Amino acid sequence: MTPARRYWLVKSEADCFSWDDLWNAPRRTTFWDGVRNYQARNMLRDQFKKGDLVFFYHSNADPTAIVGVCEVVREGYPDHTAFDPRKQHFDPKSDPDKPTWYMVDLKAKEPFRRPVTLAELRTVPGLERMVLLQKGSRLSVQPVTEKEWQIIYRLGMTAEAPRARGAASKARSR
DNA sequence: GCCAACGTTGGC
DNA sequence: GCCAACGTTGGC
Repeated sequence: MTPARRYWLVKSEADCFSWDDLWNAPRRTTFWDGVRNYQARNMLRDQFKKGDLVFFYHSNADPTAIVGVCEVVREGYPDHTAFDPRKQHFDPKSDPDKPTWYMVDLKAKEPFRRPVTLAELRTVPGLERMVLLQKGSRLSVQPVTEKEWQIIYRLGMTAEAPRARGAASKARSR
């Protein structure tokens, strides 16, 4: 029996590598390099499987939000950018014969119809335990449960964002 | 720009 | 093995 598909979330700084960058990349595919955290590395190396689905999250953005869905198209392999001194994420301690860091290939699959913001996620019942929402959570690669996935996917594919109370009053007061 | 929280490093 | 110092992440 083939194992069940799993769900993930990856973060990217929007002004560094955005959803649009991925969408416009050749074959809408990129290698997800630069992860330099062991917990995240382990997931990329050992648990990401072809066909798994991945939320694409913009951090350091306005607003911070989940903006689309990607698919894993290549499973964990050594992150060669760690071997290149000219690369930003160069790590002299990673040995090509025994690589420290791993990456996967991700392909953009479907943009959300609207960004689902961090602020909104915090208000949604059923997401209380989501890794992204835990205090101090900074993992750039995270597991997402199937339940969480379904809730968030539905929000992303619903055109209208629920009107936040603050936003409504601000719009009126202009 | 600020700062809380986190992970890593290195002295002991 | 402890823990202080440091660098980084990332929301605000």
